[in-house]
Amino acid sequence: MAAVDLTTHPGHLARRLQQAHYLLWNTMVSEEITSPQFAVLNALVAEPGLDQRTVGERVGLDRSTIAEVISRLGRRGLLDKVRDPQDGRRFLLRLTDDGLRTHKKLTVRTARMNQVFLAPLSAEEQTLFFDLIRRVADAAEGLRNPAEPLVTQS
Amino acid sequence: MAAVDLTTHPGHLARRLQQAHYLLWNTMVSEEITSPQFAVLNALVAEPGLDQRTVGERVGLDRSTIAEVISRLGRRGLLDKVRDPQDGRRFLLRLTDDGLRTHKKLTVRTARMNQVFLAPLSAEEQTLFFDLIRRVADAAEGLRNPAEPLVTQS
DNA sequence: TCCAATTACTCAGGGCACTGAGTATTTCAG
DNA sequence: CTGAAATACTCAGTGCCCTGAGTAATTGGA
Repeated sequence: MAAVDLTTHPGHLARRLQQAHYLLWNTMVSEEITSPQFAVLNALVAEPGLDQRTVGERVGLDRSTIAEVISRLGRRGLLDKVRDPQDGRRFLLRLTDDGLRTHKKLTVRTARMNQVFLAPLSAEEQTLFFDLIRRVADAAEGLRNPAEPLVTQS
Repeated sequence: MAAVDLTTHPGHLARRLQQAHYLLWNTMVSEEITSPQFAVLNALVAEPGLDQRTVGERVGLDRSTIAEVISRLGRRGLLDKVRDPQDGRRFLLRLTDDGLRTHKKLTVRTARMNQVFLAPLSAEEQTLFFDLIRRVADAAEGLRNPAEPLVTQS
């Protein structure tokens, strides 16, 4: 009987939080466009003409996942993908008019959903919520990329 | 230029938090057993002989996902699955000796990982972290299951 | 100049997560 | 006692997420 209490395990809580979010997104925002897909649209609204890898970096998706997400958005006609004439390895990404319209529509709904999602917390608690999660996530990410040792001594 | 700041979107943060956790789990706990798989082992340590659906309920996994996870654990020989003689629809689940040993080993490593993961936060902040996430997740879950209206008036 | 490293992307493979539809078993109302 | 509803599980389909290995293009140093 050495069972552990999962409610004190951050990983378990993170998973449950994401599931809860997934559920709410599906009912309040869109059944077609997912949250990661919206993140990609958003990145391309901010910086049109980015390449695939950089978009992935902006929204936190690895090379394989971003390829899949972009392929889906392309199939739906929300973005265009053209070879960079300057660098034949890259694809430059740009939203279509439909993509822009979709982003605009979902931006409104997403804001509403975030309000509902965070409703159990007061304004100060919401700030804290963001801050705590961001600090934990950033720190763990930093463990992977050991902040490049600028100059190797000697 | 109506791009949005994703760092104030709880869904985006939740995803990043989970990715960070996934990374740390892989390096500090196990490359074989995943966090959801550990959750299932843990549930069966606490309550041996549970059926599949109930285990899913305990750890927060839907019927399809829990079936896959259990099938993997079965293939690895960490649990046994037998028809309930009392109810031919159910499978009763029980850890093997190997399953118990694995759970014990991972429990230690998981505790270490949680410490590292939460190291950026003070003790009070950690408590707050759990509390805030749990409240948000619980509330969103409650929206799905509308808390069964005990007695339908008239 | 040329070839070895780097870089952008693809592909295969494993795992998590959900929905909708289908099968078998049990339960329960008439 | 029987047939409709509920329940446990399976299966197919979609999408996210990661790693390791492979291909094509570019870059940079000898």
